Amino acid sequence: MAPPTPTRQRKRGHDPESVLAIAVGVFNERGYDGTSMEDLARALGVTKSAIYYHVPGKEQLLARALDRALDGLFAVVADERAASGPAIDRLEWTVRQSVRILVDRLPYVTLLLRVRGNSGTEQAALERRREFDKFISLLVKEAAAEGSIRPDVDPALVTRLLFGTVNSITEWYQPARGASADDLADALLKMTFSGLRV
Amino acid sequence: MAPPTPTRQRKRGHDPESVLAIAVGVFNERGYDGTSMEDLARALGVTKSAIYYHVPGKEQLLARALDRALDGLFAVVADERAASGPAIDRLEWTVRQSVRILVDRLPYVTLLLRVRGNSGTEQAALERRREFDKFISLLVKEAAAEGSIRPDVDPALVTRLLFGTVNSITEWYQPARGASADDLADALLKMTFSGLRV
DNA sequence: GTGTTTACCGAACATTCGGTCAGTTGACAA
DNA sequence: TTGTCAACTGACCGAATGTTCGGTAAACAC
Repeated sequence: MAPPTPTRQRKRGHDPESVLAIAVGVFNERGYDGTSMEDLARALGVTKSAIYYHVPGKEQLLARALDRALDGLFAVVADERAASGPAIDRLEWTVRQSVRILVDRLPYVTLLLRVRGNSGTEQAALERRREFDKFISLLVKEAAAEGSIRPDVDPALVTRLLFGTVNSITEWYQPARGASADDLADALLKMTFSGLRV
Repeated sequence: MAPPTPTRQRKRGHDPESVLAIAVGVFNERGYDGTSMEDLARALGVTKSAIYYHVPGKEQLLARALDRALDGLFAVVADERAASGPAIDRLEWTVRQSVRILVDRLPYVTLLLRVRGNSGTEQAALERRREFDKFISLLVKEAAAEGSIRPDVDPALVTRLLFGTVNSITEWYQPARGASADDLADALLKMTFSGLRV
């Protein structure tokens, strides 16, 4: 068996994982298209060419980041708790878990939500994201059919507004100074499910 | 020779306004940084260099678009109806008007909400936007102080969630197929003020 | 008809882009 | 001491970028 943890001192420098983490940070600051490999190199403290020792290229960096976000979201909808019980409860659970993924993988999901389909990589990500949205849309429709959601608003609109609210978290949430994922989900569910007005 | 168009064309070609409108459309499709002047030229049906006859450059195009969005939003908070009466009513009115601006100037606001501060132009826009956010934040705080908003959620969080929902409209709203601005505002206010749950 | 203006084209500009490659460094094994 | 090799540098490439400029066809003014 391979030794679980090599206790030897590792050589200094980066690996594909640390390159990805730092790159995604810069992508989110400047936007993917607004980020040059020079920008990444500066953030990593190495030369441009050193990046290609760890990673095949810029677009691969994007692809890996997007997969990390999408894998998290699909793990939510694949869970059994999103598939059994009253639709309104499944919806609430799914919203709560989505918020958790959003917070846990904040930079990756942030990047995902800004993708516009400029390349094959981006289009593939958009396609997977649409699949996720379809699942949510179905959940809301079921909750409406069960009579658990106010009938005077179109379920399709509810879906967009509800997950618009969830996704907007990436625009302002700061993990250091902010609330926890559960605090966030609590506040969001109180507002959207019960309403702000006393 | 093909017969020339019998109608006397008063003015053929583009002007700064039509260039801006089309450019903003492309910016929103591909992202500002992802859009080249070639892309714009293709969308306009002219050569790259022709654009510079109507407009000083790419960044000026962005600046004009962002101003159009920000001017609309500031017109809302400058209105007297956002300054007098119970805070909860002023908040509701402001949300409704913001949705209206968002729909009326959809492409411009969409562009604004994606700005990351990569240039002086973008930083100036972000600064103005922060000023707008400050006004909203104050409104929510007043409504909370008046006891019109549920006390178990931090007003700062409410501000972000509420306008996160409003701003998310730019991510999915399609004026052709969708509801009107008032329909949107109705649905949004029902969800956030009264809650989805029956 | 003549001159002016409007709206554009095509060719070039300097710069930046993502990416390649031969070579260098320094820690470690033998 | 020598050799290995992961990790990196620096010089470079062709393509693409935003922008400039000299020229020009057509519409308009006289």
